[in-house]
Amino acid sequence: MRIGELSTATGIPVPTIKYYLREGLLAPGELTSPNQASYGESHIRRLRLIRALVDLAQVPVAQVKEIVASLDADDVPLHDQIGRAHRALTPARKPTASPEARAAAAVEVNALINRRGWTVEPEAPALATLIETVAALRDLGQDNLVAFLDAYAEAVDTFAQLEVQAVSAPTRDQLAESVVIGTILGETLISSLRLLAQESISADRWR
Amino acid sequence: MRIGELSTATGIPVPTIKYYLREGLLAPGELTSPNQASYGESHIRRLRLIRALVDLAQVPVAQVKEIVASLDADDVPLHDQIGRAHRALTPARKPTASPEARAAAAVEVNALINRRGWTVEPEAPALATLIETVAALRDLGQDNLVAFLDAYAEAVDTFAQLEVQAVSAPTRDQLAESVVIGTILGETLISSLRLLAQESISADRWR
DNA sequence: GTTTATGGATACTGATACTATCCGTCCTAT
DNA sequence: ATAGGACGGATAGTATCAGTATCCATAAAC
Repeated sequence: MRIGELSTATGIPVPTIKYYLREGLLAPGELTSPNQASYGESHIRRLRLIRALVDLAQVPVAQVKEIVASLDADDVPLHDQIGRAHRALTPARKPTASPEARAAAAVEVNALINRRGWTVEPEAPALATLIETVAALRDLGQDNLVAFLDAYAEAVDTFAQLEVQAVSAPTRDQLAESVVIGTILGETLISSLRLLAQESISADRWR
Repeated sequence: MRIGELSTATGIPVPTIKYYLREGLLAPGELTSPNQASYGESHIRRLRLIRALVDLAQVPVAQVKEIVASLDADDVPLHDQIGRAHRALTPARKPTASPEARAAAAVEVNALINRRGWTVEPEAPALATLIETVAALRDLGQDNLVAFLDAYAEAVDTFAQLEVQAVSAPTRDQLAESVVIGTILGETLISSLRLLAQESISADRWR
């Protein structure tokens, strides 16, 4: 398959595919001659994944690159592979909250993790985001929401359990891909479902 | 309070505050003379909100503008106000999935909404995103995740119920603000909690 | 054997989120 | 009263991101 066919097969313009190749999101095709390459089924799959991440989940291209790199690095334990994808997924955020609120939030979040019995390494980027968010909520005067942290954690555990159940791929490669897709598109799924549920409740309650 | 004090009070550079003023994210100060203005406590609050949305929740400035506009438009029913904020929150996404997958997903999603008994207007942007996501998951061969849609919806209902309980503001203005903050920062909260839960389960399972 | 497509490189574009500069005015300390 | 800085408002410049466009020499298709 040449690049033009790859383009019509996926609906992605040729210059964009070239761009993804340049950026290292997509592996180069197999060279059949010094300036001619051929692409396979795997390239179509990969492009579909890239588009879902970029267009649907709005993941920046640089992070998509990290994510696909983590998928291709299957010579490490699966947990490490997933951890790497997770790290690529959590963007660096500028600190927002006041230092005092952040310090208090850190204590609070760590207590929550202990209550839950979660195994979390202290450098997990999601941990920093969580602390920052709790601190920001306090700064914004939304303590009532923070009071439900435990309930949130409980519900979130439900998701994570579900997702582990949902993952049942025959090969290691497909397993890793499933986990990554589930993590990312799962979030889009949850967020749109939540918006829908909120609208419904809001309609019932305030209209 | 002059703009310099507003800047030191919030930690936001003066040029950035001027930029937010230009973009209409922040109401102009009260003019004390033709070229001198004074800002109040409400401006500090608003700037804190803007920074939480922009830096923490990574909402684009144009959407933050819509959101704060919806907060200030308190002359309509609360449900409409929330709906407007919701619309500002759901970015337009390029269609990703194949038309067939999308049509099938639409049927599936509508059935889910009926089973749940949700009140959802057909033009809700979150509905389009949900359909697109389900379709993309099918296209990516992740049917096993889609099979858990009902369980997801169930868990998400839990969130939405919690959030409605959590909202208990004395005034209508603060209520609307609470709902918006809860909707947006709640998502950051859920997403980082979910990542943490996943890492924990992944550590227990695959390490 | 001419037109079209391709791989690879480089340049350009439009959008976003600020920063920087300028100007005339105003307040403030001396 | 005046010098010096801050202010508001406007305009221009910058960095990053995600592509697009163009060019070239070669290869493929008709």
